[in-house]
Amino acid sequence: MTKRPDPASLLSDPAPLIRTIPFLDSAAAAVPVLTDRQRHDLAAIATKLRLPARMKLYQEGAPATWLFIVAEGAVKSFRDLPSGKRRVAAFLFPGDIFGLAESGRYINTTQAITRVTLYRIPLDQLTELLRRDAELQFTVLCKVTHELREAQRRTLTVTRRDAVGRLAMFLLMIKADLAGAGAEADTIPLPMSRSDIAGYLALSLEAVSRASAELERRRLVKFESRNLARILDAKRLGALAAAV
Amino acid sequence: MTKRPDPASLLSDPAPLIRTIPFLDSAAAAVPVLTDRQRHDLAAIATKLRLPARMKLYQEGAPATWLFIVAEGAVKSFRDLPSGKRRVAAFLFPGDIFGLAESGRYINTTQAITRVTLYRIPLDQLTELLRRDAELQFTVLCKVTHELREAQRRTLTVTRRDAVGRLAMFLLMIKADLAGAGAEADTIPLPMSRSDIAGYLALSLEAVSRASAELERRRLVKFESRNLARILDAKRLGALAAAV
DNA sequence: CGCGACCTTGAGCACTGTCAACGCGGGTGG
DNA sequence: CCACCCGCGTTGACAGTGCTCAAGGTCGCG
Repeated sequence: MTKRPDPASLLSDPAPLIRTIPFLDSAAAAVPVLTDRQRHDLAAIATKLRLPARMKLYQEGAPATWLFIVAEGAVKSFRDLPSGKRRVAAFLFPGDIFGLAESGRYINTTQAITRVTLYRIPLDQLTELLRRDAELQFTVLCKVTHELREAQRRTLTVTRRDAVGRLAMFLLMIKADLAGAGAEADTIPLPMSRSDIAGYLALSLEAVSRASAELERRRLVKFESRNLARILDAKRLGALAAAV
Repeated sequence: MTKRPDPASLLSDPAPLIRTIPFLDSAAAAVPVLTDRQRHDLAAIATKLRLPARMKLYQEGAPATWLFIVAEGAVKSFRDLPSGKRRVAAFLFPGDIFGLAESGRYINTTQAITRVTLYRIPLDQLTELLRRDAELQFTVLCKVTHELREAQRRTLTVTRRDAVGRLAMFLLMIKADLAGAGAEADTIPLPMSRSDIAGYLALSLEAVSRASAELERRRLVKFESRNLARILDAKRLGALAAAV
């Protein structure tokens, strides 16, 4: 089930280990890229895992000992609220990092949506590595900063009042996340269930369903199946998403 | 208006330059603290600013050249949406960093709420410094990771359906943010306007007003003045906030 | 083929948004 | 010292939107 990955494979296309995104990102700043040496160092402490769909990776509140990086597949990160509702914090795709913790414990529960391949890195060893290699750490800093921007964008999505608009933004977000990951340009894979989407958008299951129907009625999107959407009118869909 | 701060003052209580928070935060990881050397390096490139209330610090979309750190006062970070609504991304208090950018441009507009004292650091010099000093960078990484956690918590606040609950969470959040910053234990300073709060909570101005009235009616909170709230029943207020 | 999980559709209700009018309070100028 | 004014906040009525509860439909897998 687990084995050491060889260094070279750690950052090979089409699933780079860390998608490099400029940090605070003055135009002048060069985009950080992992060197061979860094890939080697990471590979030395990482374990490659292949796990089946629906497997829980860790539970909210469990001691946080590892950081994970998605290589293939999709993962969801969520929390169950006292009210019984489930809030999905994020959907994670190849290149995404997860394992956010506080006071030594994981904040969310994470679960594989599809069959997944992951890199699992012990936090203590990673910490030590980052303290030694400022360049590598800078790459991670860029990554986390990017997550922060995403989180702000998500807040924007979720604070919209209309379900259709939220769903439109969600579809375009997933499309952007999966760009180049083996999907056609106007096609959006939706590995997660409607109820997961509802949890992410803070809508009821029914509202997501109705919003999907509405998008089809307006001929903006066609839902080919439960797990695949096709964009029919990218321009108007984009306009709807932008009309916050 | 601007002058070089002396190194020692950069990280003196009660307004530490960077509030140190454990990163991915395995219980074992030591809490990063700035060394004298690091304070000195930062002070060498930082400029101390004192600015009046209501001053805009930068506009959304402007080229991002500086990072800011709040030393005294309160700042708001917001965006105006096409619909005319204004979404407040964050309120920033002493110890908070701001200046989040993407593709070399600031994402939000920021404006002083009260009179403020800030440290302004050129991004290119900071970047260079971080690349040299892994320990310092680690502190920043912890800080950004903390912001990420906060962003997730905020999403939780904003996705609640009831205005009273959102306001309760907001009050406790501000209280936590300002803990130890010269406020009594059961007292919450609210330097921002109702309309700013509305923008943060994604509620209408009126809803915030009604929710405040409701909190008073239930005798959970007393609004001493427009800018000061007093907690009357911390236990029940906490229960309300937790009942997401 | 049949079961079960997931999804869709419908009716009534609760909540906030919107529009509009009123109240308060600090600052200004006569 | 007082009257005025304007920004900010409060309160009320009504409409819009999603949530809840309930029933029926569809797809995939054993």
